[in-house]
Amino acid sequence: MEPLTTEQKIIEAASKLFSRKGFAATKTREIAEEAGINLALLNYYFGSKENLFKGVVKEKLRMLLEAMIPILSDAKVPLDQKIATIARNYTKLLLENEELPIFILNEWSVNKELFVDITRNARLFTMPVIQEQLKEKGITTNTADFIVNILGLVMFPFVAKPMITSSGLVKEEEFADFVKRREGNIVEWINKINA
Amino acid sequence: MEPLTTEQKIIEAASKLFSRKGFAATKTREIAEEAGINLALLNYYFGSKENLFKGVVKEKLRMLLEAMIPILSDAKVPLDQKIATIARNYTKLLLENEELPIFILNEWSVNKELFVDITRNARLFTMPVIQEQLKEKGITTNTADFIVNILGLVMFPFVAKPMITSSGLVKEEEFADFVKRREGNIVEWINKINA
DNA sequence: GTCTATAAGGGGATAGAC
DNA sequence: GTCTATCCCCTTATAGAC
Repeated sequence: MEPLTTEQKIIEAASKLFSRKGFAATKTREIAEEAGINLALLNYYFGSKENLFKGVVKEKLRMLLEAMIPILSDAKVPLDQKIATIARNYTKLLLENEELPIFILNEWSVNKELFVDITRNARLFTMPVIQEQLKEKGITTNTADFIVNILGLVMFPFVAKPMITSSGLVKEEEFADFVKRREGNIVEWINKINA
Repeated sequence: MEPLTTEQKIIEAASKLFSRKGFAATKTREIAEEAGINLALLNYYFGSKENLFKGVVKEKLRMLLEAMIPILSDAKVPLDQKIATIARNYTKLLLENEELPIFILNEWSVNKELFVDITRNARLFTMPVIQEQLKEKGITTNTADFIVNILGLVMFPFVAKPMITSSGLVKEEEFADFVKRREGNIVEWINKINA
């Protein structure tokens, strides 16, 4: 258990605050305070607020995509197992990082230029693999719907959490159980949709 | 076709900019310029940036909820028709206001206090009605899942649009057709899930 | 590498003339 | 109701001592 370096302390503080409040609402002074370091050090290590933000976004986006891309694009993994694994990965990841999807999707929506940079040269989804696997099983659902349905069923509860809880649909303290129960149902739901 | 009043011009400009960029990233000077009015008038009419923002959020939230609450809570409307109507309402509304759900859900996540105010005294969903209707039809899916599934299947494509299009999953110019095709499938999908 | 001090400008808000 | 001019705080960023 090494103590964190100054650079790591800044990254962690920035990651936490940017995720919660977005770029514009987060002040460099807050990041410095949260990290327990001096404001000048932030610029010493990262040059600018924007540069630090890009680093955070890149890392968060990586987390979000790694729970999905390698699995979807592996032709050796059968469809059922893909669905189950993605549901499991995301439920775990998002329970530990509840703001992750709304943060990334919102920043992507607000600041598209930033993501052009980051996702350039990176084909995010490997559609051909899924397309082939759907065809093999005689499923007529198109590929985009197949993927969007899985992601929607798994991620949407986290994206809409404030609405879901404050409406009384699911109580805040039952939310974790709610999404874990859903995780167990996703494969079945998706298979029924595709039947 | 009356010309817009100054107040309306400010509201429209604010609505557009807040929706696209969020509260913190939107400058009052930009709003004034977009509205073609003087900065001082913004404060003359609305008192403060925050107050103007609250007005915009209230209106956007109303749009989002009105496409759902009255239909869900009407015991005379059968389940199938509820699903179809909500799918139709949202697909139309969100095609005309693509940033609406990500804007509201993000601001709700970032600024919960604001929404406590707005949603106080407003039970958003009337779960008992749905619960009863599900029971009548012998469906065992729980109420929260039923509602979250519908909203996820309908709204998620809009929330995740930047990711979906920039990944090549759906081309930008085909996005409208993509969600319209989904609209036609939602009732069937939800019924299969609940079977 | 880390600090203090401060520059430089952006931002919301208002006073007061018209 | 609408404008110009301005206040004043807050923010990012940097210079320079240690």
